Amino acid sequence: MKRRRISSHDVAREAGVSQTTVSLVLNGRTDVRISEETRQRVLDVARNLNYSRNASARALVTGRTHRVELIPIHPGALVDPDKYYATVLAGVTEGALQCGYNLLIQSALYPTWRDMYTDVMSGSADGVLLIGRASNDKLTAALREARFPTVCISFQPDFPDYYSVDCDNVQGARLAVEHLLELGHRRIVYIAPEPEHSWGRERWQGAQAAVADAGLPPETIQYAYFGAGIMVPDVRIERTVALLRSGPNPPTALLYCGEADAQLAAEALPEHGIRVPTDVSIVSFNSTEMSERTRPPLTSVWQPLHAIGEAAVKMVTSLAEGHEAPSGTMRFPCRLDIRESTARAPMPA
Amino acid sequence: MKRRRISSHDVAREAGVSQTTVSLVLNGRTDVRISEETRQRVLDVARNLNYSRNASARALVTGRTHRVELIPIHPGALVDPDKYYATVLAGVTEGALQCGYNLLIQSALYPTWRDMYTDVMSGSADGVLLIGRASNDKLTAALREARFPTVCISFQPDFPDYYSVDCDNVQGARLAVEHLLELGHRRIVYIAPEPEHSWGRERWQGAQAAVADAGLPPETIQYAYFGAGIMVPDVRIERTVALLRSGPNPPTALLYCGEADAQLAAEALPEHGIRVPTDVSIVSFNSTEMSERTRPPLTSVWQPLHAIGEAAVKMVTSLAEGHEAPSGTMRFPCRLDIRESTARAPMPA
DNA sequence: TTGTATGCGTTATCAT
DNA sequence: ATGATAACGCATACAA
Repeated sequence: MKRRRISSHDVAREAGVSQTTVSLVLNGRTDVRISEETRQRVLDVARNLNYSRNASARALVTGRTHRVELIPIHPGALVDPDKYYATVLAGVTEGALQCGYNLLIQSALYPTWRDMYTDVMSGSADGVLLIGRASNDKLTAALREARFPTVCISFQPDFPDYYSVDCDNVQGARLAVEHLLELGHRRIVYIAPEPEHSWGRERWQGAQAAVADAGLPPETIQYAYFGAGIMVPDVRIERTVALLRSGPNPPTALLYCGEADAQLAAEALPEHGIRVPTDVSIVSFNSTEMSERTRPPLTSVWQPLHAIGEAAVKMVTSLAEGHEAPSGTMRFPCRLDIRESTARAPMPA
Repeated sequence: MKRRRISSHDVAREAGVSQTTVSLVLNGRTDVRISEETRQRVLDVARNLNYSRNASARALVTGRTHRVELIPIHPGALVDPDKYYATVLAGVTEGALQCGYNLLIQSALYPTWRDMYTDVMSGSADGVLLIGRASNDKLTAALREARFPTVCISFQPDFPDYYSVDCDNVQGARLAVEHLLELGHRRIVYIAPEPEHSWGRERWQGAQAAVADAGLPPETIQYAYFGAGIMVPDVRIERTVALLRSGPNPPTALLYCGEADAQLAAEALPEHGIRVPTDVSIVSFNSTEMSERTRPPLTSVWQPLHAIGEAAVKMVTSLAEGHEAPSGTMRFPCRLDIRESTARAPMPA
């Protein structure tokens, strides 16, 4: 009663040809000549029998699955209410469609990077897309070592020129700082993320460059790190308040690398008597709906996440197919969305 | 220079055991006793060699991939700005994680349902999740015929009791109509989707039931179908306006099965001199952000899409593992989100 | 407790 | 133009 699946042998027998011929016909191989008559017969029989080539067997022998694996930073990240990853996913989906690949979403929670590595190397997919990991990520390093087709999205691992697609963080931060400088701000604070994020370092670099290019002293922008992201919101706000009240000449503008913290600040600072943007201007990164819906709506550095996702799949499938990618790293220009969280710097007291 | 992948034979040789033993150890089989010493040795060698079992080979021989395939109604639906499918995807992701399955997203555009069918049957996944298809869908029928583990999300195919997870459409529509009746509406129009949608029929049934249960005449609610969804918005609005001006006693409430059309109506009717909700009340289905952000915000029937997605994966993996699912169809109760698009019925002229 | 042999369903090589 | 045969890498029945 066990329904064995139809195999190419069944088709071959029914069509009165060898199994090889069936394979040849179904692969539409033009280098081997098959008589039109046999070809049609095989095709007909295959259709009548509802025959479908076994994907695992094909993958085993060809070494290709026509799948790209996507590894989110944590299971579920792709469907977070935060549209960041979802937008990247949209681009990846679009690109996968164009390249003729399917998407395998890794929805597992492995105890160690090694387990994840083993899973990736098992060959369920021809290439892998890593998203938003630390630049010293072990998994990335191992995959590189193994020369497994890999493309990093939204981060640049510590290997110069290793395959990565991201926005142009330097230019993005530049845009933000230039905007603030134009508004007259001369005491800007860059709120840094965890130091292992490549984009955090790149943005800091861009921010400094903008100041330098404007011929202003380096102290115009200062670096602040409030510790790991898990810290409770209240504490973060307290520190921000302290920062904005420090010294004789306190900062007048805050540049955030994300939206959550920026939103938190924009909405909580007024409760501490600090008005946005009257007393302090705030700029965030990403410019998703979140910035748009903050009160007040945040001026934010937008990045083309869709295009980034699309480019990443194309790069990884190209790698998987053996065409060495022309260039290892791709950077997409950002755009500054000016909203209501930035205004002219207040007069010094 | 061709880097052949490490195989279990390599591990076996290095560890001085047979390939069988390697397989036994790595599968952690407890029914076969392996000396603790060999076990450790095999494990160590495997780790040193960075060995990883080939997924395709395993799938070929075991017949299981531990993957669930997701087939959206069109490529990209899962990442539409409309959060409907995205929310289902969130639930599916969550469920897949819990079941230990990965998600294979079918991002292809096949010319015919047959091609899609062939692809599904190729065994890239152990089961398939179909979303939002027509109730007479050919693909669904073929999959059922082939007894391929399949679960339908957000639709019920024309086979009674075939595996399907959806909200309780009858109850949902009931909720909406009861609300309108309480507000004094006695001329309600149900705007129907294409007739091949099971949920359209179920909601119509629920709407009628609510009227009947209230002891009101059947004419209290009337059925309207404006034709295929591709019709240009302007025409749809025109017809709606005509409807709302028809006869001596025109309708005072509109019940939509989706959000796009409801939003369109809510925002366009005022331009035609019909105020919402003063002149006409509008209720939509789904209650995603879209309803929330419409001007005025729409009263809407919410459905637990996350739970639906989660339940669907669990059902399909259960089927794939041979446990006949306890019950073929699951319905989740809806909730009515009352917002500003509904108000007391206007006094008859 | 461990090893030998076989088959899963394909594609690819080499005959014919 | 087509067919036999050998991999691919693994799991498993059976043998030892």
